[in-house]
Amino acid sequence: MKVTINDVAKLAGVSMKTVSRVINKEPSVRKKTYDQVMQAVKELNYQPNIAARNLAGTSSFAIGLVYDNPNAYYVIDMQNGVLSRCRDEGYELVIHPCESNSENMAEEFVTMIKRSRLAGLVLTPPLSEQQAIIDMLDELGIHYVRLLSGRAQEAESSANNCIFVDDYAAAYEITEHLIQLGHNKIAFVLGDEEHKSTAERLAGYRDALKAHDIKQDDTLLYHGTYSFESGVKGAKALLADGNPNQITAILGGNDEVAAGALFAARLMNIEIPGQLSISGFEDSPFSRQTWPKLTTAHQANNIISEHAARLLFSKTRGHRKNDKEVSHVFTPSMVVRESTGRVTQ
Amino acid sequence: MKVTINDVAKLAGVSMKTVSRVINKEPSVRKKTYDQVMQAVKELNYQPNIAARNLAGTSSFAIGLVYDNPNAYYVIDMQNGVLSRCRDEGYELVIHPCESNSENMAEEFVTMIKRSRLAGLVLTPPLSEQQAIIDMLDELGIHYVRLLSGRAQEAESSANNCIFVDDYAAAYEITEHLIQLGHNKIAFVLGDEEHKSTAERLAGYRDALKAHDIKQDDTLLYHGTYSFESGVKGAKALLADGNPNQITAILGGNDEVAAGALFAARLMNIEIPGQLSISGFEDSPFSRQTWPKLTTAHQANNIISEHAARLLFSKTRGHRKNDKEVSHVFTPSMVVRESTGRVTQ
DNA sequence: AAGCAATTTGACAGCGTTGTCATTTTGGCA
DNA sequence: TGCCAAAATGACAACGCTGTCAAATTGCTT
Repeated sequence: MKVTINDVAKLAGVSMKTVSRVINKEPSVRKKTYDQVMQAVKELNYQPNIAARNLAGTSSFAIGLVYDNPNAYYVIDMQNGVLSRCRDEGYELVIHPCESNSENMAEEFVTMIKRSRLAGLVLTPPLSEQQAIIDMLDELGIHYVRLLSGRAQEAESSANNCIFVDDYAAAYEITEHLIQLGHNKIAFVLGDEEHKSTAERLAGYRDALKAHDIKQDDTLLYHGTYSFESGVKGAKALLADGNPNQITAILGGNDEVAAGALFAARLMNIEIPGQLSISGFEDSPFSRQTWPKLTTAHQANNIISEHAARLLFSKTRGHRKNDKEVSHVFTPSMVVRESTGRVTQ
Repeated sequence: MKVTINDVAKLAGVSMKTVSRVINKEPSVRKKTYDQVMQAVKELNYQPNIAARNLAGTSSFAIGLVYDNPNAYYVIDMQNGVLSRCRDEGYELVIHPCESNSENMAEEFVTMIKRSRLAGLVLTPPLSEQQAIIDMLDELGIHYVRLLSGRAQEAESSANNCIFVDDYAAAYEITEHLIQLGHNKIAFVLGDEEHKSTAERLAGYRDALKAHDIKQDDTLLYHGTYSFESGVKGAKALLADGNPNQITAILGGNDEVAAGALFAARLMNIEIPGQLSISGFEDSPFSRQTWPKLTTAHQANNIISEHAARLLFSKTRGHRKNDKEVSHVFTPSMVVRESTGRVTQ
């Protein structure tokens, strides 16, 4: 019933240590030996015991995914991306949702790391942006990869453990798309202030306006959060009193915000996109389930997170030279659907 | 830096084994000794090493959550419920998304269990309903708890490792709600045929109609899946050609389906709830983000899954007699929002 | 105060793997 | 052929905890 490394060793006629070498893809095992061992592994359907490996080895066979994000679609995508890499590598994934502003977060964090002796961590925003956390991890000597909002040039000068999503470029593109449709009163319902993505997206928006000589008007900015409710509130606020600013388009901080704006527009009997264009950000399944479907910027979270895991593993394990360079910047690309249209007057 | 059980033992002036007893809440430790040990644990901020516990102990300190469900909200709720229990108990959670109809699912399944030596499993539908899986687990001697769709009376006669959600009752209630609003041409866009919840919800719907002497009409049934797209298709099919059946209400198999139906209605310029009532099922955040907001049946997935974990632990560990009875049936309760209204003609 | 069962504690050997370091084998070269 | 460095393999002791079983302590009872 229970097959140990010892059984395999006996069957293959080698020592346990050699089997261990094969399992761990260590170099300096003769091809012939390797084959013998693999043969035995298959024959016995041997599965290495993770607990024993964790205990005996220097680093454990588990990585953690840390997030503080209410967006279920985002989280699931992240999980699945990391998970698929973990399966390939024979690692376990320990998920760690948390609240970044809670008192004992840091403590819980350390508890988890100590308990599981994690080989590394994938940090998602906004936690990946908190210097205090980064410092703590450095101090503890924990490997980690950060998912961050940032631009291509930033990526080059950055430490080698970051994955960037170029929100700036994406926001620029979306804004330009709206401008090309004839909009010049474009409002923006921003996400959480403390998220770097909020600043990046705002910067992209601003620069696009500037590039097209459209005057900036901060009364068109609504400072909200990355939530549906915030989208509703923001749109209501912006369009209140008969839309004094003559807004013709609203950029949502993300798809949920955009959906919220859509909801508000409906309440106010505003036609989308006839009277008002709305765009999202992220391309979560969400954006295909609103009416009308959202124009948005596609961000492949599952692929991004898979890359993050890949990068983490490349630092963690035997530093195999073949997968040397891992790409570090992802730029969301625009998806035009039905929520944006040419401006009419 | 690294605190072991041995350090604690020394500080507390007892043996390692005694510390172990305290950590594991085993009985027969004198109060005084217990306090001493706990004191030392705190002082050193000792965290038991999971890998070592797993390796040395009979059962491991990790449970698995298995799901095959495209609904992100559902999955996240499940995870969080189970996770909160795991944290309390000092267990790890291994998440295992899978595809129940894939070839090598069973194999992957076993691999995972062997690798991690899981203490137990929480199975969600539709996997929890597959006899082949149950048999396999029984054979392997794995503890598990099943989340199932079923009625109160069923729960009593069932094995002691199931948590039931009374979809029948919920569907009955929703249907009755619609009937009381004057509807008698109530269509139903059903979920996946192989999910037991689909049959249960249909039965509830049927019995409610019967109880109110409304004739059953199977042309009002659309056999779909639990997806948004299915809701769109279903509603389109049901209402095609000028709504020959004079449908005044549509029951969605779940919230996504209902949202899809809503979407289709909008495409067809049908007013909700003026010309058509639509109801959902599950009360995912989703149902508050459609327009209009969905009437639905609230199903507290995070609480349900927490109970499942609780039940699993009660079978796994020291069978503490104090948390003897765990409730086994959850009945979703209706939440009336804006997508259902009185019938008008 | 002695005797005894019940309770509490401890010593020690594993759990299944990997790290260390010693030993054997290999293949190239004189 | 013999020698030697390099490559491949193996023996054995950890890793940090728990299970087993034996020893010590407790608190009754007589």
